[in-house]
Amino acid sequence: MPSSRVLYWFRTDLRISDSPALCASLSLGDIEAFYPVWCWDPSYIYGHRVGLNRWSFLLESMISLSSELTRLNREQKLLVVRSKPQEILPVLWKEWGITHVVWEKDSNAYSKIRDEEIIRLANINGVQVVCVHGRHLYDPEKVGEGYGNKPTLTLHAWQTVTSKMGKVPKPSPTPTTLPDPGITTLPQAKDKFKWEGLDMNSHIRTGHDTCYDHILGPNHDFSIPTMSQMGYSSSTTSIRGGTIQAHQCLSNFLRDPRKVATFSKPASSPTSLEPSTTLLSPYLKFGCVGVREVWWGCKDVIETYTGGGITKEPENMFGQLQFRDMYASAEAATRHFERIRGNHVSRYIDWGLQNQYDPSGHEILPRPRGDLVDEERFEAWKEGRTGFPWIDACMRQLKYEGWIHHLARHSVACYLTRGQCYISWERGMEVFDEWLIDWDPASNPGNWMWLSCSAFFSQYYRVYGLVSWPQKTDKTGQLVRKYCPELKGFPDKYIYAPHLAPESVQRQANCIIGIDYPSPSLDERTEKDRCIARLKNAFALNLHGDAAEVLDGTAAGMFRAKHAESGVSEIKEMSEKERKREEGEKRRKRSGDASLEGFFKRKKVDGGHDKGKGKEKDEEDDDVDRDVGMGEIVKGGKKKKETIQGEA
DNA sequence: CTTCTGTTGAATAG
DNA sequence: CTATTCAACAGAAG
Repeated sequence: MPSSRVLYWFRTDLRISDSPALCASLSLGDIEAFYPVWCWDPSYIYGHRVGLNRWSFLLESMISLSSELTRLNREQKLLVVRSKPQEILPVLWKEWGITHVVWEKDSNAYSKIRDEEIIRLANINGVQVVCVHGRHLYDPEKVGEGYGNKPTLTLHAWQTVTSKMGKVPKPSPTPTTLPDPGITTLPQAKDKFKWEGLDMNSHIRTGHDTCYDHILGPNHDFSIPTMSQMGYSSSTTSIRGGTIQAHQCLSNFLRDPRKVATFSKPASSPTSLEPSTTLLSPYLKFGCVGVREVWWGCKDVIETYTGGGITKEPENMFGQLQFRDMYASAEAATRHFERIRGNHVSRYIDWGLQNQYDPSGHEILPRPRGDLVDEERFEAWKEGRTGFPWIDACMRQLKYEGWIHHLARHSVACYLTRGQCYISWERGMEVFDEWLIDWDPASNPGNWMWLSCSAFFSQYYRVYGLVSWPQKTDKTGQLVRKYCPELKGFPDKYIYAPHLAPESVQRQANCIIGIDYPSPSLDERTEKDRCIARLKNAFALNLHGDAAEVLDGTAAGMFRAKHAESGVSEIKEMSEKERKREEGEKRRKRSGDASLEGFFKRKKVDGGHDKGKGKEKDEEDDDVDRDVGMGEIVKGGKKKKETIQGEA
């Protein structure tokens, strides 16, 4: 048997545990030299907007992986080369006499194109490619094949296909040794790589990027880049990368069998200061932990649980992992999954601030300024200054921590798209791409399509309340008080709607709305009504991203006509007084008794009810305040704002 | 064709 | 705390 010289290319799998690809590479037999390589690819470094938190998480995970490799063999470490894989890998193959190149399969569109090129180059160079699936429960491409090459648009569809593909494999064994590396000199390598394209991260760079000064790093030793070498200041997140942290995180969760057995995602709280979920997603994203370790870890622990309340798919832990797979399978089977145009899966809706394309319809152009109202709403959303504390707190937490609860993502995504702002999910997706540590090329577009009712989900009349919804899990507004500290003096009653607080309350809170914290950038109810009406029209037109009308540009006109016909633009802002009256009428109508007697009867029941469950005496007063004073608060608030501004 | 289901809405009745 | 209504969607199953 001829000996082999193996180059293991790390990309999506910064771990040595549960790695089918790594196991495959080590079983090649008679390994003369083993090279664990990371390509510091400038098209990723410069071509994607990535925030500081994800950069630091990546670097920490690389350091962690490298020390794991060293633990297995003192001569080993992660070899970082600063160049495009398409250019440097053939050089490494030649210089190091590589016979096999091995990597974990990545089915997402961007990686697929790159990897096909590497496979082509390997064939030319006589290097054998070993590409092993291991990132998901089931190979997304195989799932697609099992579903007629269609995307899995429901979890049920995914489950049906995979039920015929056997059980989820057990985690692959963690290697206990590694072969030695061979010589690592590179006489032929260029000294310096020059990036010619646009640097999409210049806005967060405070210094010069020196990473590419030498292909092997500043000391010519394949070192892992640092934040300062990239010209970045340090990150703000408290989430630390690495396989050690990943496994600590997993075993923390598995320590409590009851927690694992009764885990229910929809029931977890998006408002709590400490994450109410496992926080495993960043580690899964970078492959610091294997998905089968999580799957079987949970399975095994649940075996030991004897109590009740065991949750099932889809809301349990297994359902969460299955959704991740479902999105990956859908992405692998869909062209242009990450955008609207050309995407068969995504419903076409005439959102504001959509992607712009060159005449050929392929290249996304730098976005020109759109409608000014849309632009302002988008910027306010991104910067956490919408005037709705719940949205602002979430967006500020997202930027600061690189993570927010899954349901908080729902809430801010709904607000930006179909809930209030009517702005393209492409814009929101980009912001998540930049700021989320756990950003995933399938889950994120998938979830944005879900929340915007573009695919996977369609009940557009279910809109998350900006005040009522966070109140369900936290009446006290902890998260708002932490991330919008200017509001922390407000009483619970107004914490999610400080613009409704009387001037005296605002003064006491030391925060004047419109000065110290923005007034709401829109009317929640009016925009919600308008959005629902427009979504209704969009569903009636039933166009998708790959429709001829979308590609030839006639879709916009169809929407304009439809909106005009249905009177969408007629929806006007209703004053609080009118709204109250309307609600009262509705209530009477529903009770089937339009008389005053019926009205009073109902009121009495309401009052008694409140007394029954009310634990605080304030609560009753609150209701009285609302009934009597809301209209005045709003109107007065607007007027008084002027007075205050005049004074200030 | 009809019926059922769909991880995670809000408001209200009991 | 749980069930129902609100006004009504797509996709899959039958």
